Amino acid sequence: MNTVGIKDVALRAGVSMATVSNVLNRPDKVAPGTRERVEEAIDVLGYVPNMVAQQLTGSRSSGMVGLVLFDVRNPFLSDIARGAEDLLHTAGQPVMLCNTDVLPEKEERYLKLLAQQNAAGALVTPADLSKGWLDGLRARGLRVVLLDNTDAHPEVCSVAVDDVAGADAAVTHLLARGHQRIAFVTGPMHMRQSRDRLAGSRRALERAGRPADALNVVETSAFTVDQGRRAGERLLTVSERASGVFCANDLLALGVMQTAFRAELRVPDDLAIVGYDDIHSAATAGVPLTSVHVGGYELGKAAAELLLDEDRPGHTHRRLVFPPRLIERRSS
Amino acid sequence: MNTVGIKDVALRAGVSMATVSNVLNRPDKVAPGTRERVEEAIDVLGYVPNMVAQQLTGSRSSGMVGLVLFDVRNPFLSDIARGAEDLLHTAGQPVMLCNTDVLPEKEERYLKLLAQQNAAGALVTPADLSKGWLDGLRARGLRVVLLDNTDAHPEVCSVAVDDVAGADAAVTHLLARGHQRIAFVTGPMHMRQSRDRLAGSRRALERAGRPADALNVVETSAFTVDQGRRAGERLLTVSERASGVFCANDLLALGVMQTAFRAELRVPDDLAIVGYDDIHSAATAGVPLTSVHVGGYELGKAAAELLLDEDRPGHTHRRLVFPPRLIERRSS
DNA sequence: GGGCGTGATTGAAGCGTTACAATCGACCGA
DNA sequence: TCGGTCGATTGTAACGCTTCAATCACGCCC
Repeated sequence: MNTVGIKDVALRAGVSMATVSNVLNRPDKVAPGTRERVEEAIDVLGYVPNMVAQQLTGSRSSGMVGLVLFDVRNPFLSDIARGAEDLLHTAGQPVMLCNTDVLPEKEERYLKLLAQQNAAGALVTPADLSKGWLDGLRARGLRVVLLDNTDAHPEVCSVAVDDVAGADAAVTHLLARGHQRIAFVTGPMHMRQSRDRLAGSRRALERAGRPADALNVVETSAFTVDQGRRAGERLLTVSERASGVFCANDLLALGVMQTAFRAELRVPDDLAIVGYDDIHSAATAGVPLTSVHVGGYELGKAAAELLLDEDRPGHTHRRLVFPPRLIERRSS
Repeated sequence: MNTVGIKDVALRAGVSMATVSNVLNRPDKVAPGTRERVEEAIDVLGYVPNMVAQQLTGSRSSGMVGLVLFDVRNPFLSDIARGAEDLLHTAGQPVMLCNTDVLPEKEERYLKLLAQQNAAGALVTPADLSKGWLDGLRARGLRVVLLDNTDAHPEVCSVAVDDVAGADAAVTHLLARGHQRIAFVTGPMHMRQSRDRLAGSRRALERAGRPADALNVVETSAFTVDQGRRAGERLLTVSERASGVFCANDLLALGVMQTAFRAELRVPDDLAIVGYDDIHSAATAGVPLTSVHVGGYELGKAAAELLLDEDRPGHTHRRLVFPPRLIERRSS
């Protein structure tokens, strides 16, 4: 069970510890002959450098990057996680998974843990941005990049999605399909997602020269399938029924689709439906759902890149905004 | 930027480093007065113990546990990840996320990394079990628990799902609903999942006293929605059409459902459908899909528990097999 | 008053590595 | 032959903490 250390290698190769260390870190500084001898000893003994000790000397950081997310089970977030992990893996930086459930105390606990492990940094979907923990982390030398956060923050890098553009694309698509009356089904209006996507929808209408009230806005209490079903019922009973509906997320859209099926409406002939987020279920819905794809994978990758970039000399904090892209499927 | 160390605390509290360490690790060994003084100094200076240094002394392990999965984006695996993370978090053990894409070389790289970080252990969906890396990890003191692996392995703990029982439950459910002719749509027969779920289906029929050929088996080339659609077409053209179909996974089931919709069949009245895995899309399908839920969250939690248990005195290696449970929804 | 036991406190070694300054030895030109 | 160079190699302090044996202070009992 006793681990073999640099000392054992040195002994077997008949050189000093320093030389072994040099073979490992600056091979060119070592005469070819000795290098070979040392390398053989390493092989034979199966020596593996102890990273913990390396870190202690300060020469290396653990490279660990915290991935502080609400919940990996959220498909969008697991896409982000995967993108970040892929990029960091190629850079040799391990990733620590931290689920916060949007609870500030869990978030704080994790950030503290990261500091203790002296991690290289963290990618965070912030549950609680106010508390000035940002500075705390920075003081301990941690890099921070914010994921999909609400608003720009000048002192930190962040990545986000341009929801206005995404909604614009969705509604423009419906207009191009010839729909005259369009409905917009959304979640609570106090959420940024709702507001941005409404703004995008209006922008599309304006650009097409339609009156603003051509949009029938249906607000629900949550971004769920169930609320989508109810919104669908409301839509169908209205006198001048919309022929195309844009939903502020896929779950709402799937709910609307379920009501449409029950009412024996044909999608897309009787009712065209467009969702948002392009979750996995969108492609596998009863009628595959046209949706706005937000590219979590690329987002995660970009965030990781920003994090790595913080260590480079001329770094300035940036906010990357990703334009989402419409995936056309059979529902529209 | 200079981190405050135990030395600074000692200085400020007017005691030795050893005493500070004692306050932290064995508070009862320190006189109340001094303890208070030290604690105050810790607070004032905002001292946080450096775990790296702690590990180097050998008194603590990093506690890090590797989560070596095919891909977190797979909903089943992210459920597992979340379950494992939750349990390990309460135990104070951080989790390192490792996506292997079923590539032995990535797997190997990660396991090596875990060894270098001297992690406490790893939960692994093994891409390459043959290579005897298991012993390699063990030799370095890592605990290993296998996730959802094919077969029992006497020298290691593992968790798995009882697919035979799950399929049995699904078919029994269809029989109870009065379906006489039942179809079984599955993926490639060389995969364990296909074979186990077929075996379970047959078991259910036998127990109900039906002839074995009451089951119309449709094999496809992959567990995808697209293959499901094709299987659905085949099912509908057959002369004596099945009234109930059990699909070996939800994607196949959703594909079958799509063909049913296009053929203007009513689900479940004209065709009852049951899936397997209970992925998120199941609940949000056009008609919510009855499915067999495999409880990835609990699986992950159990695996983490087994891992922690390895350190306890009388540990023996175990294989935990979870019975899945049928979730009845409107499609059957 | 001297010897002791007890609880509190401390000094210093050690964990496995890195990096810097010091040493070594061979070779060169004068 | 001797100082001077230069590349290769090495001794060792340092990283921040834990731990154990050693020390200290104090009060008690004979």
